[in-house]
Amino acid sequence: MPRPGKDSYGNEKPPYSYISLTAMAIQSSGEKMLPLSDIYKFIMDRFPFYRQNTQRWQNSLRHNLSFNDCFIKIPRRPDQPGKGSFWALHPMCGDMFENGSFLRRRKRFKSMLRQQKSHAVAADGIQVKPMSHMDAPPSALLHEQANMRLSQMAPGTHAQLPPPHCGLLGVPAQPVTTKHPFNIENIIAPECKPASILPHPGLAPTLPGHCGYTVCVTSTGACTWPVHGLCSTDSITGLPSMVLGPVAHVSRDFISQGVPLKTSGNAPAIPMPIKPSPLALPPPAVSQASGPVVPVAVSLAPGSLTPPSGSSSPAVPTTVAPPLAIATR
DNA sequence: CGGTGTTTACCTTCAC
DNA sequence: GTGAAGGTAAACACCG
Repeated sequence: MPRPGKDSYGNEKPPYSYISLTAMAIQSSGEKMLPLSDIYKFIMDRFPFYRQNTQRWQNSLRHNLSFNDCFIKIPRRPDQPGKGSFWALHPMCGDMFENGSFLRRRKRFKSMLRQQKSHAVAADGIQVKPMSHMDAPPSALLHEQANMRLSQMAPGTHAQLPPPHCGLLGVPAQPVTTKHPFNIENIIAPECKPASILPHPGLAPTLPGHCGYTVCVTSTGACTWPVHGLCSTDSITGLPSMVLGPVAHVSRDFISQGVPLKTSGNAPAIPMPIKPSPLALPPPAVSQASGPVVPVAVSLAPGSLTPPSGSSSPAVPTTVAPPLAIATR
């Protein structure tokens, strides 16, 4: 099975799809995200074939980035001016390739939003879709990642975030474990990766003292991170809103306004909204009309990561964070 | 103005 | 045969 990253194709076209090539490029970066120009560069560096007809394949690649939900767009940090956004892999796309191979995906990755849209909900109710790994709610996966981060930060402890109490259409969130080289753990776990959600309209901004800032993946895929964890029902669509759990390592480094408390050499770009969105911004007050909300967000004060050992209780205090709603395209 | 991002359309290949 | 996945072209909008 050919492995990615081997420059062994000379001028022949490598057997990888643009999605695979892009995923390789993103995966190869320390921050697990790259601007478009760097993705181009990576591909041209590794595969001489792509040093020609650049306009053709770059157009295709851009098409793939926009078209495929497995890629998410992350706005540049204010202090990183430049053209275009960063591109990262969607948290749920880790199990996308058969046996970890980049050659062909097992199936096209679709965000749950798009799935919800495409699987039009019948007038009389809810379509219950069997959930595979790829279908598992992002909250479950991010919860898993958050716990991984917690255990990395507090080795030897049993740091655990409270489980996300939400799942798609009432299906409980379940932990996801994948072993493929190109899986979510390998690719994204060290970082916080958001999913497609939008701030819920009409809700309060991040609570004072809350650990993170809010992930906001717009309808075009732009996002901020890290995430808060909530689950509610979208007041407009009536669909379940997936809101994600925070990732601990970021929460220690950033304050609620999304400003880094400290920076390290490999700190990820801080995603900020490309432009203020009426949805993204602080809003009047917490709405009670948006359905049940199950808070799984975590407030992490620096140094507060010492969980009671052997306890199943949350390692960190939970707070109610503003509910967010999944964006639909 | 050029790079980036989105969308649509059409085609081919492949798996079921 | 059918549908999904992937590739290509093209038009258009946005933005630095």
